[in-house]
Amino acid sequence: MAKQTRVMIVDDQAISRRYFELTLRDSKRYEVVFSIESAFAADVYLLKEEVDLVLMDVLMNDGSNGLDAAEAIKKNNPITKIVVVTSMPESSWMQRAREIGVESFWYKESNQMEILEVLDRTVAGESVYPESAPPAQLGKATRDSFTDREMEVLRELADGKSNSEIANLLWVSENTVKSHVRTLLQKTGFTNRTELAVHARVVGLALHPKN
Amino acid sequence: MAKQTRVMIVDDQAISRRYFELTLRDSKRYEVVFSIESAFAADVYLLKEEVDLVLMDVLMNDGSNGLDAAEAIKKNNPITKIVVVTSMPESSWMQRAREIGVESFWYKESNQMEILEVLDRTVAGESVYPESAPPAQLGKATRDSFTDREMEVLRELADGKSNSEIANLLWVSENTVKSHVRTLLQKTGFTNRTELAVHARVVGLALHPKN
DNA sequence: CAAAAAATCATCCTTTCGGATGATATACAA
DNA sequence: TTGTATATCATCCGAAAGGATGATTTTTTG
Repeated sequence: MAKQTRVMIVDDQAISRRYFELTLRDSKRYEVVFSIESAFAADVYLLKEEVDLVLMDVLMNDGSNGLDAAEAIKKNNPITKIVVVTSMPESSWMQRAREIGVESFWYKESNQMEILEVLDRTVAGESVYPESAPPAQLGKATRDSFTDREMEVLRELADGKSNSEIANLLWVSENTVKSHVRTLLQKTGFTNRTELAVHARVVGLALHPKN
Repeated sequence: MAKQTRVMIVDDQAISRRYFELTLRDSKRYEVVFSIESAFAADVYLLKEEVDLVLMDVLMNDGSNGLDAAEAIKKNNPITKIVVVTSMPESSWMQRAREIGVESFWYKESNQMEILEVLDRTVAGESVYPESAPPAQLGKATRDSFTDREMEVLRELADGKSNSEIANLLWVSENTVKSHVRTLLQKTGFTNRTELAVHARVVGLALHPKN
């Protein structure tokens, strides 16, 4: 028999963990070496045992976040493949997963066959994302429409900061911030910063990359 | 044997539904008459069969919402008891559940014994909520700190509306709106409306009652 | 390298927001 | 009945935000 793929499962819901464990075990192709309920120390486990693939939920109710954990893992173990699953597929999460280098992103509710197919294809070197990943949209604009600096300004603005506060944070003049804010308003089509802030949060464009 | 309690389960996750079904069946005290994956038509099912208790998840990924469904159910079937469960206990949801008249609110991750205890106590006429339901807080203030009118203004403000827009919507002068906004800022301790809007959304105080 | 895009800053001007203060009318409770 | 809270509106003022326009300097990219 071919070598089994060694898997770590990270999910705060015991039911889901059991479901995944059974699904993988049944297939004979996978061996579950860890099954943990928080993403906080996820990357530490990887030091103890060799893990080929991590199956990870996005939202843990202890506040830990599968995408943050994935980022940490990718930093030290770029070879380890990661499959992120979620019950609430938000385009912004997929986007962030892509940026981090997460191999695959799929729906948690999928049946056993579908889950296994995603894992198999990932092990085979594919990257599996839902085709119809709608781009996170903000008013008339897409995330891609914004420059890095504009995103930085947007994130602070979406915390309710004033122009002068943002200027201090980013070490630029208030005029520069106003300039960026104006561009953001133009690109999105909104008419005031509050609208911008609220919508940025709704579509998940307000998340600070470091968190 | 005493009459079994007839239960309807509403949860979009097949895994959870199976888990609940097994848990209830094992106890012998409950009979699952419906087990459905969306809250959209939940109240319709109640017409077909007699249901004593509804066990309902809050967030469905088809966009339906357990609390909205609970409200609809309570309107036509006030005798039917409702237990809402969620993986992400947000104080604002508990608050809304209380307002709607949902009997009990508990964590979805609970083990079988705990779930059954909540159901048993609910059937016995108790109302079970997590003791430590922290009140939705906005800055320095609690929801109770706001008057009805202030909440109306807050909800519009949290959509990104300007003072004049809110004035038109609520049929008052802009001066009046400014007055309310000033009070809101004072009560919360925030310094600008964007902060207010963002935090109102985070703690779920921005939800329009009709939805 | 040359062109294009991004980031920086400025000035001028108008609108909106937010703070201070006070007035009036109404409803509710002690 | 007499406060107390709420809702309404006003005026005055300074601060912040937003629109228009243009300039300079990096950075990126073909």
